[in-house]
Amino acid sequence: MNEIRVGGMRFALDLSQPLYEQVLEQVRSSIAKGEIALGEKIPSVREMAQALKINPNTVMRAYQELERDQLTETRRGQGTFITTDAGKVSHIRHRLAEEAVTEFLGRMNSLGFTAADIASILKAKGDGAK
Amino acid sequence: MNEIRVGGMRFALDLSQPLYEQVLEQVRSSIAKGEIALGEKIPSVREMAQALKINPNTVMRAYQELERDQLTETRRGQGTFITTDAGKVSHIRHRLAEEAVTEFLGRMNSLGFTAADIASILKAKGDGAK
DNA sequence: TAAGTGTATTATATCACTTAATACACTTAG
DNA sequence: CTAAGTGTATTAAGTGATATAATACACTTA
Repeated sequence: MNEIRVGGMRFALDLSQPLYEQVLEQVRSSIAKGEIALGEKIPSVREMAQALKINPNTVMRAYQELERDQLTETRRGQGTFITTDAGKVSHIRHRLAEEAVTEFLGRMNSLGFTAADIASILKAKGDGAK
Repeated sequence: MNEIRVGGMRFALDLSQPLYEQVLEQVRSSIAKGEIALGEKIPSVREMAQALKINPNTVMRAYQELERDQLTETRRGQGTFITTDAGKVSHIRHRLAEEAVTEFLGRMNSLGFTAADIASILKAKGDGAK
C-alpha cells in the first residue's frame, strides 16, 4: 500500500482519477468524519505537494475547491484552516450524500432494480458485514 | 429535451461524460430492463452514428464493449444482435449492481454515514416518491 | 452485383490534467 | 528590518483520453 500520512490524514493516490479530486475527497472525508478538528490548520500547499510528490498547483486546485465549499478558510501568509462553522460542514456533508444517493438510485434504476430490490440488496450487504 | 429515438431506445447525449460511455450505458440499460428482446438486432454502427450525429468510430467503441461483456453478438455482414442467453444478461446486471453498491457505500462511508444512516436515508427517499 | 454489415487504420484536433518555473502579496518569527 | 513561510497568479509545456474524418477491406444478403 503506497500510503502517505500527512497532517493527520491518509493518502493513497492512484491514476484512476484526477489527483486533485483525490486530495479534495480525502481532506473532505477527514472533515466530514470529524477526524480533523474545526479551526485546525491543514498542511500548506507546498508541504502537501512535497509529501504527496505532486505539483503544488494540483494541491492548490484541491484547496480552492474546499474553500469554494466553505469547508476551509484561507488566511494569506498564514495557511489554510478548517472552518469553525459546524453548520457548514453539516450542510456540505448532506449535500454530498444527496448527490451520492441520487446517482446510485439512477444507476440501479437504469439496471431495472426497484426500490424494494435495492433495500433488499443493501440489507443483505449489511448482514454480511460481521 | 434533445432526445433522440433510435432502434426502440431513447438517447439524450450531453458533454458531461464520454459519448461512447453514454451510448454503451443506454443500450445496456435497455437490455437489462428487458426493453429490447433477446436476440433482437440493434441499429448498425453507421445508422446509430447518423441518428445520434456522432462518429461511427465512437459508436463502434460502445458496441465493442457490449460484445466484450457478451451482451451482444456481432455477425459480420449482418449486424449486431442482443445475446439470446438470459443468464449472461443476468450476470452482467448483477455485476454492475454490485459495482454501484460498492461505490455508493464507499462514498457514504467516506462522509461518515453508517449503514443504519444509509438505510434511513433511502427509506425516507422511497416514502417521498408518490 | 450492389448495398449494407462489422472492422481496421491513419491522421488530426481538442480538452482535461499535470508538471514546471517564476513571481508577487502577505504574515510572522528572529 | 529581514528572512522564511504562507496563499495566489501566470505562462509554458507535455501527456493521454476522447472524438472526428477519411478510407479501406471482408463478409452477407437481396
